[in-house]
Formats: sequence, structure tokens, C-alpha cells
Amino acid sequence: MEQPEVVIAPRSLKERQRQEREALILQVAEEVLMEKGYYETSIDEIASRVGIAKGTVYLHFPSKEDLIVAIVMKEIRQLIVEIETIADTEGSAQSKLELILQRLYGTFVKRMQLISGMFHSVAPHQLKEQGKKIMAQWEQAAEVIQVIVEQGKAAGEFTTDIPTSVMVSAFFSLLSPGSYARLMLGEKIEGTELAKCLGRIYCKGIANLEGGSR
Amino acid sequence: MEQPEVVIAPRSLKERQRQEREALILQVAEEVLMEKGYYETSIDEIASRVGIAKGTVYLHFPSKEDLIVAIVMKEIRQLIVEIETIADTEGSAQSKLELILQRLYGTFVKRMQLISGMFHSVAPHQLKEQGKKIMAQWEQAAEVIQVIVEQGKAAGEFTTDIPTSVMVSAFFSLLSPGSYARLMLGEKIEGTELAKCLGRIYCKGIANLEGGSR
Amino acid sequence: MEQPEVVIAPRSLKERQRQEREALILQVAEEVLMEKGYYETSIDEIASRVGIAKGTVYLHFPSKEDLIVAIVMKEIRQLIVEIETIADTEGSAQSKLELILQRLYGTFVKRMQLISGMFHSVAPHQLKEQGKKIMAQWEQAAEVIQVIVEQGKAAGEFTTDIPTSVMVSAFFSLLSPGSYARLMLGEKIEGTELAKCLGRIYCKGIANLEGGSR
Amino acid sequence: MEQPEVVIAPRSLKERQRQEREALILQVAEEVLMEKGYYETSIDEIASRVGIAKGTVYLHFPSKEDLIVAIVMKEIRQLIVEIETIADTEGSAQSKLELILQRLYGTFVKRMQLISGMFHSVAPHQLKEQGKKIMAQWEQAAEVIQVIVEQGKAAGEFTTDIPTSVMVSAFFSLLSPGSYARLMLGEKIEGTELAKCLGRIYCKGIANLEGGSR
DNA sequence: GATGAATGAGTCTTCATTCAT
DNA sequence: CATGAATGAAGACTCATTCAT
Repeated sequence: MEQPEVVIAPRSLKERQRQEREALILQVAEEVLMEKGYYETSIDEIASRVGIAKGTVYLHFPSKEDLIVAIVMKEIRQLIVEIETIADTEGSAQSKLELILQRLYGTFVKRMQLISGMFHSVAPHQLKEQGKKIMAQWEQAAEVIQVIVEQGKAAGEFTTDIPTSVMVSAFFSLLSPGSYARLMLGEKIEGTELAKCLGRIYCKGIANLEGGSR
Repeated sequence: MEQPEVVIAPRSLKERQRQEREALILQVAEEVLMEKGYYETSIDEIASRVGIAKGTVYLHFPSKEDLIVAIVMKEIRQLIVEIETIADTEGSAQSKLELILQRLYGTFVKRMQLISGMFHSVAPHQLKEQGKKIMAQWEQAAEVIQVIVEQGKAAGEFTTDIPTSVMVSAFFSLLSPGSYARLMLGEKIEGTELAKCLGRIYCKGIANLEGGSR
Repeated sequence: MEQPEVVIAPRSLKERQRQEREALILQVAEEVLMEKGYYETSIDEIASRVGIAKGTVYLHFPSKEDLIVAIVMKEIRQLIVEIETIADTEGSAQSKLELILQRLYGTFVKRMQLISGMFHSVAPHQLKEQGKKIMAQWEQAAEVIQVIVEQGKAAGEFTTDIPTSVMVSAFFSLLSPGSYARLMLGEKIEGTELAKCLGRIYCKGIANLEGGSR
Repeated sequence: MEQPEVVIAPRSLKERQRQEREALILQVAEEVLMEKGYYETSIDEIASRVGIAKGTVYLHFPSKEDLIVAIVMKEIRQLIVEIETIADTEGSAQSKLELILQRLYGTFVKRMQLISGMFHSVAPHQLKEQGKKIMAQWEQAAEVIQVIVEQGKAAGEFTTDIPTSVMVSAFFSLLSPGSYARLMLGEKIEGTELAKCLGRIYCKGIANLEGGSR
């Protein structure tokens, strides 16, 4: 029973450092990736920002592509965790979606920026093999939302006139923060406030509900 | 009023050819840009597809950046024209927005793809000076929508609980086609149908209106 | 009839220079290749020795591999020409082989050094596609010798106890100058003299023919 | 006289292990070297094939060059032993040379491949200091052959028309197996058979001896 | 002693941009 | 004007060698 200790202990020594370093690389790379985008991100810059040699990066990731994919995968994974946590909550489908929006605009704007940046920018023939991995994982995230939407439909909360898939896509579309950069920078709207508004739009539309919406 | 004539007409032989070629370059470059994205697009490929020498491209556009910016500007300009035409129509604000969505998903998906691709992908420190020009023009497009939204608010069609700016951003967000690629490829939803759904979501939300889901 | 002139003339202007440049690159690259071998030869050095930019080399050859293969192919081609010229001569098979040896040790030692260097040094998985091209061409050279050998056998000049293929290989083996570097450097034996000796060995062996050596 | 004992025996535990490992490294490195050639051989691969750390290799050999040179030296040394054994035999010079050829094509093709690979491939300015050591040792091997040749000349077996040095070089040239790879792969000629043919060529030439060759 | 993480010089290759013809 | 050859800065990646643990 102590053996695991023995096995894990040596990892404490070298392996812990290794993982710390790897985490550091990932973090810095993520920063650079967010600032500059895929193509303007260079291994050289990542290395020098971390304060290590170029070759060291390659000790952890076999190629630039792998590094970037690792980052995106990590981000999506965290996104899924966050979303799933909320999905598993008690409550109406609508409240869940609003909660997700809320949470995402607090913590994950950057995350979404990065993720959607990848989808929009990187040439498809790049990231070939890896691209599929990303797509697959992203599909997972979409499924969580899909389940919530279906639940809402079943409960009579949501209209059945709109295909679930469209609803899901529209949901992520609203999260796509490209368009909002302007807002948050320009008009100093709080993330929280913005999320509330988007939730309102997504659920009830922009229509005026008072007088009897048409 | 004649001035435009004078500018366009004069050395008809040389100048006309020049402008035709410039238009051709723009068109071809746009195709390549759409296929490959900014970074994978090379002046070499553009030139060879047009059938001219690389240097000739530089006679029309001082840099790759300028060329690409010119394309994006042109696209946004055309977008504005289309939007304004609809905005000047008689009709409710809501119907205008729906019409715009309709039209955009017919003709402009590609256009939007290209535009939002630029926003998402190209490193901010790229397109420095030029970036501002694009932003300014984009602002103009936003203003057209903004006017419609305000008109809708004034007419009691739209709620006043949501800031106009948020409504405008959300509108463009729904147009961002990144998320829908999956839809249109995977589930074979018609652009028209998709536009209708998005209009519905934007105006009335996904809520079930029948029972009174408040 | 003048048209060809017209077609060729414009090539005089640019195309001639292009070919001259290409020839220069090939020549310099060959020098470097001979001095340093495949792996120690760098495009950088070639370019700087020619006095051009690195990129210019790539204007003529799509990769280092292609450049080197081009050189080797050229060398083998010239070798074949030289060999064939002699093969087409009147004379006994033996005299032809001796003449070839003679000629090769005058002009082609370097050539053979380079060629056999490629065979000996470059990892087989390098030069994959290209490697076959080289082998094929080399086979052609071998065939010329093979024909001569067969002619000699038919004429009763050469023994039929030894397979033709072995004779051919042995012939090229004698040409492989690796072992002779020592000779020509160390003992200052003339190429001509050396060739004569090798011809003697190849044809009559080292045995003493006078007394009847056993 | 005991000293050797003292040197070899003492810290038997540590030192023996050390030497065993060194031998193992040499052996494995030789395998890799033969498979991949000098430049494609990496310390990393050697270490991992041996099952030790990269650094450990450097405890035994101060550099890649030294390691490879050690291998080549070892090979040449073994070659010399084999050759000398035969040279010390009773018999005619010719039979000795034929025996050597025979033996070499049985056991030493690989060895010769490796050795001549080094001569042909590795840039001369590599292996500087070390290169001389190799040359010196190689000279030793040559001397053994030289002695046999001289003995043959003295006995009237071999012609005196050809300088001894040329004979020696030609002998090694015939051993250079580069050219024969094609043979042994393509036409499935047995090493033994090949050796017999080469011996015949070397001693009596390819000439037809029946009719009375001149 | 053994380890293997870290280093960084060196290589190939691409491509926007320039400029002599 | 149009051309396209030439440029060279920049980037991804490799690997022999070192050294702290």
C-alpha cells in the first residue's frame, strides 16, 4: 500500500515540476494566443515570455499545433464542466440558460473569444487531425445545451416551432463575443448586465410584451 | 455633379482598364480570402489567379493589408447599402429586421463570414491604422440597425428594458455565421428557414407564447 | 520561321539570365556538396558563396533535396554521355573499358566521388521519391557498361565464368575513388597512371603473366 | 605483468558494470549507425535503445563524434585481427587474398559498409583530430595487405608492373560494398559466390584465359 | 554515478515587399 | 507601366551538449 507513495513520490520531485512548467507554458501560450491569434503567435515569443528556451516548449508539446490545440481543448473542457454543473441544477430550462449566460459573461468571455477565434480564423486544412478532436469536444458542449433546450421544450417552456439545433446554435452565437467587444469597451456595460439582457432577448425576444406582443 | 463623371471618364483607355483590373483583383482576392483566411492568403496566389504579376498587385494596393482592408470595406459598404434600402422601406421595425435577416442569409452569409472572420482572426495589432477605418465603417452599419431599433422602441414594438446598443450587437451576433456552419452543413437547413427562425428568436425569444409562459 | 526567334528571343533576355543563375547555383552547390557532403551542405552557405539571397535558391529549386538530386542527376547524365561516346567507338571491349577508366580518372574522379558519396551517405529514407530517379539513372549507366561486357564475352575476350552483373559492379567498384584518395594525395600517383593500372588489374588481374604463375 | 590483472580486475563490481555498459552502448550505437548513417543517428535513439539516459552516454564518450569514432576504430581493429590471422597462415599470397575476400564477404560486409560509409559520407572537416586516428589505423590494415602483396611479388606470383600501393587500394576498392548492394539484393548472389568472382577478377582479371590471352 | 530537463545554435522553408528591366 | 526575380526577416523545428538534482 505504501508503494503508490513510492511511485508517486518520485513524481513529486521531477514530475511535479514538469507539470508546473507545462501548466505555465499553457497559461502563457494562452495569453499570447488571445492577444495575437494563432498565426501571430510564435513559439519564440511564448518561450521568451515564460523565460525558457524554445526547445523546452517542444519538450512538452511536439508542435505548435499541438500546443494550441491543447489550449483550446482545455478551454472547451472547462466550459463543459461549468455548463454541466449548471445543467445538473434544479430549475427551469430557461433559468439554466440564463444562469449559463450569466456565468459565461463573468468568467468565460475570454474563453469564448479564444475558442471562437480558432473556429473563425484558422484555415481548415491546418489542424487537420486535431481539428476533428476539437470539433468533437465542441459538439459535447453543444449537447449539454441541447439537453437543456429539449427539456425546456418538453416542459412547455420553449416553443417547438424552432428546431432544437437552431436554438442551440443561436445560443452560442449570442455568446460569441466578437460583436460585444465594442459594447464592453465602448459603453462600459457590465458583463452581468449584458448577460441579463442577452438572456432576455434569447428567451423573450426584443418585443415589447406589455401591450400584447402582436 | 459632373465631377464624378470627370473622375471616372477621362483617360478612358488607361484608366478604365486600371479600374477594371483593380476590380478584378479585389474580386479574386476576396475569393481567396474567403477560402483560405487572411494568413493563408498569399499575394502570389491572388496574382496568379488573376493572371497578372505579383508586382502589379502592388501598383494597386500598397500592401497586403491594404488590399484585404479594401475588400472588407467594400463588403461592409455593400452590406450598408442593402441594409439601408430595407431600412428606408415602409413597415414596422420588426418586419424590417426580419427582412434584413432574410436578405442577409440569402446573399450575405459569405459576406458576413468574411467580415466576422476579420474581426475574430486578425491580430489586433495588425491592421492598426486601417483597423480604425474598418471599425468606423462598421459603426455606420450598426447605426442603420440602431435607427431601426430606436424606431421600434418609439413605436412601442420593442421593449425599452434593453439598451439599444445591446440589441444592435445581439442582432449582428445572430448574423455571425460561424456557429451556423455546422447547421447548414450538417442538418441541411435552408438559409431562408434559418433566417426565419433567427428572426423569431430575436423578436419573440424561444419562449412558448401559447399558454402564456411569461 | 522567325517566330521561334521571337519566342526564344525574350528568353534571351530574362530566361538566359535565369539559366545562367541556375547553372551557377548548381555549380557552387556541387562544390559545397563535394567539400562537405549532403548533411553539412546548407542552403545558406550555397547562397552566400554564390552571392545571392537564400530565397533565390528556392526560386530555382523547391527544396534542398531537389537541388542536390538535380546535381547528382546531372553528374550521372554527363557520366553516361561520356561512357556512351566511348562505347560507340570501334574497338575491342577491353580497350573500351580501359578508355573509360582512363577518361574517368582524368575528368570524373570528382564526379564519382560525389555520386558514390550520395549512395554511401544519405539515409535511404531521405530522397525517397527522388532516390528512385537517381537509381534508375544510375542503372542506365550500368547498362552501358553491361553492353560492353556482354560484347566482350561474345567476342571471347572476357571469361564467361563470371556473371556479367558482377563484372559491371566490380568495374564501378574500381572507380569508387574513396580508397584512392589516399593514393593520389599520398603518393602522388598520376590519374592517368592509376587508370592504366586499374585497367590492367580489371582485365588481367594482378597475377604475373610471364612465367606462368601457378 | 600482473598490472593488467590489477587494471582489469579491481573494482570489479563498478568497473565491470561500467565496461559492460560501454560495450553495450558501442554495440547498439553500431546497429543504429549501420541502419541510419552518421547524421541520422541520434544520441537520443542510442540511449533509449540501450535503455539508459542520454547523459549516461556522455559519461562514456565525450561526444557523438568520439562515440562513432570508437565504433569505427573497433571495427577496423577487428578487421585487422581477421586479416592478420589469415596473413600468418601458410600459403601463397594469392590464396591468402582470396581467403580474405572470402572471409570478408561472409562476416564483414556490414563492417566494410560501415567503415567505407564513414569515409564517403562524413564531411572531412568533421572528425578532425579523430579522423587522423582512423586513418592511421586504416593504414595498419592496409599494411597487412601490402605485406601479402609484396610477398606475392617477391614469389613471382604477382606482376611487378603495378605499384604495390595501387594493388592494395584496388583490393580494398573491390571490398567496398556500396556497388554490390544492388547485386546481393537484386540478383540474390551469395556472398561466397561473389567473393569467389571478385577474387578471380582481382587475380586474373576478367580476360578469357583459355585461348591464351595475348 | 545516473538522470533527463533545459539549452540554443543551426537548418530548412515561406512570403510580403522591392526594384531593375 | 507591368513584370517577376531577388531579397531577407521570420518562423517552426532538431539535436548535440550541459548540469542541477
